[in-house]
Amino acid sequence: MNSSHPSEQVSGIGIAALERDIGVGKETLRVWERRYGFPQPLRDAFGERVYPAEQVARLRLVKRLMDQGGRPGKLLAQPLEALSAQLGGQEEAAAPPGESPADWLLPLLRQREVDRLRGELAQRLAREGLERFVMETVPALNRRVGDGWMNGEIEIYEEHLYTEQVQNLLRSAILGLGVRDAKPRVLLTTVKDEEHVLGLLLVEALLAVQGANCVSLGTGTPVADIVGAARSTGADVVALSFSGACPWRRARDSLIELRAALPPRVALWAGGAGLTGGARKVAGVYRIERLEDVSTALVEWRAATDS
Amino acid sequence: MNSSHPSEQVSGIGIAALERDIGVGKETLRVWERRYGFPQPLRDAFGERVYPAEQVARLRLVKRLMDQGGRPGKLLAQPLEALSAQLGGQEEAAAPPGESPADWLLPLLRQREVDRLRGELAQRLAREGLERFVMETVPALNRRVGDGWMNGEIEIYEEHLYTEQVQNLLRSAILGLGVRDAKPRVLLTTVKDEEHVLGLLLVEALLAVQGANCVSLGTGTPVADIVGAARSTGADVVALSFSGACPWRRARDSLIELRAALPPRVALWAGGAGLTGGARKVAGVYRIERLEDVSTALVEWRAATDS
DNA sequence: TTTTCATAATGTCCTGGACAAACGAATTTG
DNA sequence: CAAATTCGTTTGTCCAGGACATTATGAAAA
Repeated sequence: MNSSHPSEQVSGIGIAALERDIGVGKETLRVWERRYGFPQPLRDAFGERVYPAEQVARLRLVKRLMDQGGRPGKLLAQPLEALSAQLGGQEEAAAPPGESPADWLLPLLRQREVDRLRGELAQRLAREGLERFVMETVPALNRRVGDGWMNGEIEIYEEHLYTEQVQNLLRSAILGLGVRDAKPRVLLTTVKDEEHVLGLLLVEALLAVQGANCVSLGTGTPVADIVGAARSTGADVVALSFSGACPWRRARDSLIELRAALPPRVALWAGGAGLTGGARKVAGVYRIERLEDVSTALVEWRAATDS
Repeated sequence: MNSSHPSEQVSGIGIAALERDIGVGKETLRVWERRYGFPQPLRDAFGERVYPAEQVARLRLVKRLMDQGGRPGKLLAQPLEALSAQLGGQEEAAAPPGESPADWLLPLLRQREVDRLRGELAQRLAREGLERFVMETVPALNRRVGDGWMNGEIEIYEEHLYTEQVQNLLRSAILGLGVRDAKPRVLLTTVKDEEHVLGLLLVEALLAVQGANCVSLGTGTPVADIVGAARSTGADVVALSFSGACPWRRARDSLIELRAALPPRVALWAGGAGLTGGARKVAGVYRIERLEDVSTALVEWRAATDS
């Protein structure tokens, strides 16, 4: 399982790592293999599945198309090119072929220009102000990095590097806003096995700008602990972020469970790529579709509690 | 699976919900049942496991004691009362009656005083300066939080809360130092499956204070990617942090592999609780025993490269 | 056009076996 | 005597293939 295995002959990742990477459960992966013949991982010396990079890339495309409503039975039968074509076709519709405003980013990541990356990000934050930086620039950069990674333009560590720099800036900016003892008090976190932190920081920044009293638990908090923390910190709102790697089912179950466990007076807000698409809503949960909705949610909450 | 099942007769939660709640995998839960006879869930009309609240509570205690080093074979055999007793009893044994200088921390964590915690930390940082804050205060607080958790004085989410606040402060302080294009260029990270971030930030702060050019990848970088990042960023030094949760074996293997893969001119520094105890050393790796050694390592590196 | 229902698809759960990795104790080595 | 290694035991994860609840698709009826 560990890539540092002594007798390592085959290159690739194990099934647990694959589950983390693309957000499809181990059991599902095995069933796909049994039913559809793909993926067809190699086996290491102990008979355990090893997924080569090529199959991982193809699965990533499959997952992405599934999130847009595609069905496994069709998608898993198609070769990489066909999948790319589908995705490419949709992307052109969404993002015009003209260069993205975030194109300055990738060269800095690739050319060991960490210092200039830092500077450029800081400068943009200063020029645009926190709110615009968070609402426009960072999401654009995130998309660019995500795409770049899918296309093999950048390595994982370059994504780490980017995340780290943005994180530093955002945390620093949020801290600089200071804390007002204002309403509502919002508890921010992600569920267990959900380690993506940027979405959380974006929401925290927006809330802090608008005077909410934010308390973040960081990533990966089990449901039971979220409930305890909400009670203990006296939260008015619990806000959760779900990345695209989080299977919809798990997100939904977590939300249902959380909604049942939290007192009714505590609002539950949820957003992130893991929830987009479809009529994905859960009773008693405020869906945050886009970052703009954060303000709306805040305004509505304040209006509702004023009365 | 869902608690809102139509023909619900038995009360309790399914295995997926249990996994989310207490953080133990489904497969492990089934194996515990098979081997140790506990938990022994009821079955719903479809033969699926349903865990009553009582067993969930007992499992929660088991998990907690396991996190402190207890072993499943022993813990799963004990009734609820015995488990509670252990959790309460350790409190007196571990923490000697003499008060620690960090005793102000726990009440703030326990009494939903997040804002005062923030303020107190910021104030201390301002008063002591970054270097002393990092070398003395934060390690003392870390120990206090670790002990408090072991004793059951604080919950996991309170530890998250603490980590988050310190992280904000440190990142902000490091960013505030600015970047000088000075030697050496140090690449900081932790290995895959090692998510503890505070140790890394402490080292980064110390290095930054003394004018090194730090590049952090954050936590959880696979060995192969560390090598790529070192080459691509032109690092002179790669610094790794291993928390106490990382088994010595894995730490050692990672270091050996890294040392072999990195060019000889790149120094490799390693520290953290995962390496303490014994003369645990690896050829070609500079061991950082205590935080003071960071300065020493830096001075020695500069002396060696001046010649 | 909208609603309802049969049918096919898909994901999760089940059992029981196997084995690598982690742990703790005993042993060797410096 | 202390540190490192070895060895047996414990423990978590993986595997196979079967079962079935749930969700989506498409046709028929309102």
